[in-house]
Amino acid sequence: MARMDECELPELPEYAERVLDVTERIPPGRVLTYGDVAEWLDAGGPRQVGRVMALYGAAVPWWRVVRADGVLLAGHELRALEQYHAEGTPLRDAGRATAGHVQRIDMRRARWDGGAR
DNA sequence: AGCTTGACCGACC
DNA sequence: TGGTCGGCCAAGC
Repeated sequence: MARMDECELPELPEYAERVLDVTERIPPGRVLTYGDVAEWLDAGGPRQVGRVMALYGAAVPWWRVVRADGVLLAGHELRALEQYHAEGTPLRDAGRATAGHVQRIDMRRARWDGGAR
C-alpha cells in the first residue's frame, strides 16, 4: 500500500469531495442551504461548505446550494437566474414596487428535504 | 500564537 | 421587511 496518494487525480480534500457529491444529488428545481449540506455530512459548518463551493463549485450545479435567506449568489445572479428559470425553481419577488425588482429564491417551496432530516 | 476574513446562520429589535 | 450582532469553523497572514 505505498504511494496511494499518487493514484488520485483530483487532490481534493475528502471533505470537499463529499460536499460536491451532495451538491450533485440535489434534484433540478430544488436547493439546499450551505447549512443543510453541512448538516447532511454531519461535519464542518456552513462556512466550510461555502469555502468548498467557492473553490470547486464550478464543477457542479453550484446554483443549487444557496444561502438560507434565499438571496442569489453575489456576482452570479444572472447565471443563477438563468438556471432557476430553466429548472422551474420557485422564486419570489422581493421588491414589487421598488426599483430593481430583485428576486430571491422561495425557500419555503424550493428547499429540498429529500435527505435533510 | 493571535487576528482577520469568508459563496454562513439564527436570534433580536 | 430589513438591518445588526454574536456565534460558528477553518484558512491565511
